[in-house]
Amino acid sequence: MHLKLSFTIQYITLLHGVIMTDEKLTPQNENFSEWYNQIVQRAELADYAPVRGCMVIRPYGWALWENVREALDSRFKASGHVNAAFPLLIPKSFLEKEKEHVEGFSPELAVVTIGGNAELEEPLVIRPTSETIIGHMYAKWIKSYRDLPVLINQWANVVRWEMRTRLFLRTLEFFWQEGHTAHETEEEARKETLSILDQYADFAIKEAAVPVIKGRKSNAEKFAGAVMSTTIEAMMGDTRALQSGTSHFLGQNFAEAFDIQYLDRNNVLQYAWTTSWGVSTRFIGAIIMTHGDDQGLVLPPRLAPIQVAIIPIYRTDEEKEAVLPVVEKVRQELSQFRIKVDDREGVTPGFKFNDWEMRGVPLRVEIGPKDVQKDSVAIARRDIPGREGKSFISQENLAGTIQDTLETIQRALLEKATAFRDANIHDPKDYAELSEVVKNGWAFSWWCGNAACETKIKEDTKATTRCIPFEGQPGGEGKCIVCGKKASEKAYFARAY
RNA sequence: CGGGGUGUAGCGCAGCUUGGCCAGCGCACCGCGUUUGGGACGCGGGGGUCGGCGGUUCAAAUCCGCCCACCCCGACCA
Repeated sequence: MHLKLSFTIQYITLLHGVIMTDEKLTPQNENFSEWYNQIVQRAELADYAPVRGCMVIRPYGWALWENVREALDSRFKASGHVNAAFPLLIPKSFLEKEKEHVEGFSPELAVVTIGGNAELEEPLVIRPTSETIIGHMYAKWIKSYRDLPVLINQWANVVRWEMRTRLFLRTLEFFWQEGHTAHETEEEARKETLSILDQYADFAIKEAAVPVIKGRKSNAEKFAGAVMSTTIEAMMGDTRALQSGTSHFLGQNFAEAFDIQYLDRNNVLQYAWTTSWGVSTRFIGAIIMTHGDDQGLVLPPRLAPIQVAIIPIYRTDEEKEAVLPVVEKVRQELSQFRIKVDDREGVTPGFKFNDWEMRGVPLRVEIGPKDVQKDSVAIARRDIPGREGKSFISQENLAGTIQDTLETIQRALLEKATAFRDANIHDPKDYAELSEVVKNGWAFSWWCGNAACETKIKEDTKATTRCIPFEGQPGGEGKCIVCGKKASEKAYFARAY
C-alpha cells in the first residue's frame, strides 16, 4: 500500500517535470488545476513567494489587476463612495467584540505579539478584513443623522491563514477592495448592499465578460457577522463555482459591537445600519478560468493590459528595412489602444505568436513583406485559435477595424462563457440525479432552507449551496430536493473553489 | 493537527540499494554563426558548501542519528 502510493507520487512528480519543460500546456481536460497553475506562471501573472501560500503578483498580473481596479473604482465613485486607508494592524480585542465574527475568523488569524523586540501588551492581528477597526472609527465619526450615510471604500491587502492555497484563488495574503458603509435605516442599508452587488455584476459581465449569477448566501455560507450575504457566482471552465464578489448587509451587529450610534431626527439615539462588500484578486482567477484555453490565457479586451500585439516579420535586412517603417506607422495609428510591438531579435515569429497567445492578448497584428506590398496586415483573434481566427485586412481605416474586432471579441467571450454555463446547469428530478449532476456541473433545485439538507448534500457530494438567486426563480412552491418538504425557493448547488 | 512523501545548478530530475572515478542529464541562461509568415539549429560557455548539524569510515550526495523546510491526502475559507 505504502509502496504503491509512493510510486504514484513519484510518477506524478516525474510527469510534472516533463510537462513543465515541454512547450505545450497541460490540456484543460487532462488536468484542469495543473493547467491553471502552469498558465499563471507561464503568462507571468504571478509566481510563488518564499513563504508558503504567498505569491508575487508580477507586472503583467498587476496591470490586469489595475484595470480591474479602475473599472470597479470608477463605479464606486460614480455612486458617491470615497476611498480611504485604514491600518493593517488591529487590536486583537476588536475582533472579539462581535461573536460570530471572531468565531469565523479566529482560526485564520496572523497575530503579531512582538514589536520593537518587546512583547506587546495586547497582541495585534494583521487584518483579515476591516469591519472592526472601521467600526471603531465610525463610532467616533458618526454622531448625528446628518453624518449619514458614510460611504467609504479602501483598496488594501489582508491576511488569512489558509490551509490549502492556490495562486490568486486562495493565498495567505490577498489584495482587494473593501467597502464599508453606515446608514440611517435598515432599508437604506439593504438597498446599498444590493446596489453594490449590481455594480459587481455589471463589472463582471461588461468588463470581464464573466457571466455571474446574483443571489443570497445560505446561512451556513454567509459572512461571519452578517445578517445577509449576497454574492456573484461564476462558473469556471471545469464547471466548478467561484464566489467572485460579495456584498453583506450587517444589520446593527457591528454597530452594537462598536457603539456606532447617532441621534435621529427625533433626537433619539439609534444604532446605525452597516454594510460591507469586497472583490479581491481572486477575480483574476475567475478571468483565467472562465476564458482560458489550451493555448493559454484569454483576456477580455476591456481589461487586457495589452490589447494588440504587433509582430514584425522579416528575413533579410532589406525586408527589415521595408517592414519596420510600416510597423511604426501602424503603431502610431493604433495609439488609442494598449499595444505592444514585439521587436525582440533572436526569436522567431512563430515563437512570438505562441508567446502572446499564452499571455492572452486578444488581438495580434502581423506585418511582413507581403503586407508591405499589398498595404495589408494579418490579424489573428485570440478567441478563435488557429487559422480560422486569422485574416488579412487592408491597412486603410485600421483603427476602426481593430476597434470593431476588439468589441466583437469582447462580445464573443461573454456569449461563449454564458452558453457554457447554461449548458452545465441542470435541473435534477431527484436527489440521486442531483448527486450525479454536481460531479460535473451545477444543480438548480428546490431547497426548503433547512441547514440539515444542505449539510447532507455537502457531505454526500462535496457540493455546497452557492446561492439562492434573485432572478430566475420560478415562483410558486416545490419540494425540497433533499427532504421532500415544502420549499419556496430554488438554490444552486455546486462544487466550489 | 493526524497520515504519507521529497530535499542534488534558476526549474525538472538521475546518481543513494552495494560508500571510492571529475557530481551528471534535460530545459533555461551567456557568446558566435546559420535561421525567421505557427513554438529553429549547430558549436562553445558560465553556474552546485548534494537542506542543516553531528556521527561511522582511510574515504559520505550515498550508511546512522537529530533538526529544518517544503509538497501531497483528510476538518475551514474573498
